[in-house]
Amino acid sequence: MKRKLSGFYKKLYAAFGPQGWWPGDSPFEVMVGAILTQNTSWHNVEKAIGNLKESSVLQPNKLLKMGNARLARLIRPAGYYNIKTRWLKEFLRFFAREYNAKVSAMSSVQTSFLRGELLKVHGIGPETADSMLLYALNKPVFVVDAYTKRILSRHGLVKSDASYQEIQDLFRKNLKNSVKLFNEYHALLVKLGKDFCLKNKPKCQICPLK
DNA sequence: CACCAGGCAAGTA
DNA sequence: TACTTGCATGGT
Repeated sequence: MKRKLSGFYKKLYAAFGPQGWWPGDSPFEVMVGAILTQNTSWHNVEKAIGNLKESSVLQPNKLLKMGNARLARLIRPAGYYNIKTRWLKEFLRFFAREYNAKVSAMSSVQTSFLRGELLKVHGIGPETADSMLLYALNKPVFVVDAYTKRILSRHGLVKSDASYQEIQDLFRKNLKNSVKLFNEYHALLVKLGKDFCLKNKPKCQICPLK
């Protein structure tokens, strides 16, 4: 399994090169983006974040003080704008209450504990929490998403009903726990998923992993 | 027109 | 526990 997983990575990297995730000017922006991108194309999230920047409100205090109606209007392009407004505020309240809205304070907390705290926040599930940990705070945590499950399942590395934890453990146990590696690997799986491993096309003859 | 996107929570049985 | 549904815009 170790050879298999590192072999996949080498093939993906050779096929697609570095992906440059996560685009964003600051860790805070990455965390906001992690919530906005839930089941939503990144393209649409960029529009929403662009609106926040254009209005100069992409800061914890400003977003917290803003009325829900205005925030919802600004993030509208990201879809689910009403529920994401509430979830964003849930996270912002947590961030302000526990860490004084400081990334440095949040980042100094032990990773597994912080992950548990994030999962208690309404609107933050495993993928969003892990995306924040890896891409905003540079913690060596593997992000599992729908593409990861589909690709690993189709290549016979996990059962089709494997849980999030099961898949995450597979990467943790069989790869060097490296932020750089986890960062690039997840992004490459998404790239492969978009280009070759689509939902409706179970068979792929030109998959770079073959 | 149908389908999907860098998920999550709540409801039902 | 295991399934289903609501949330919503915008690109292909």
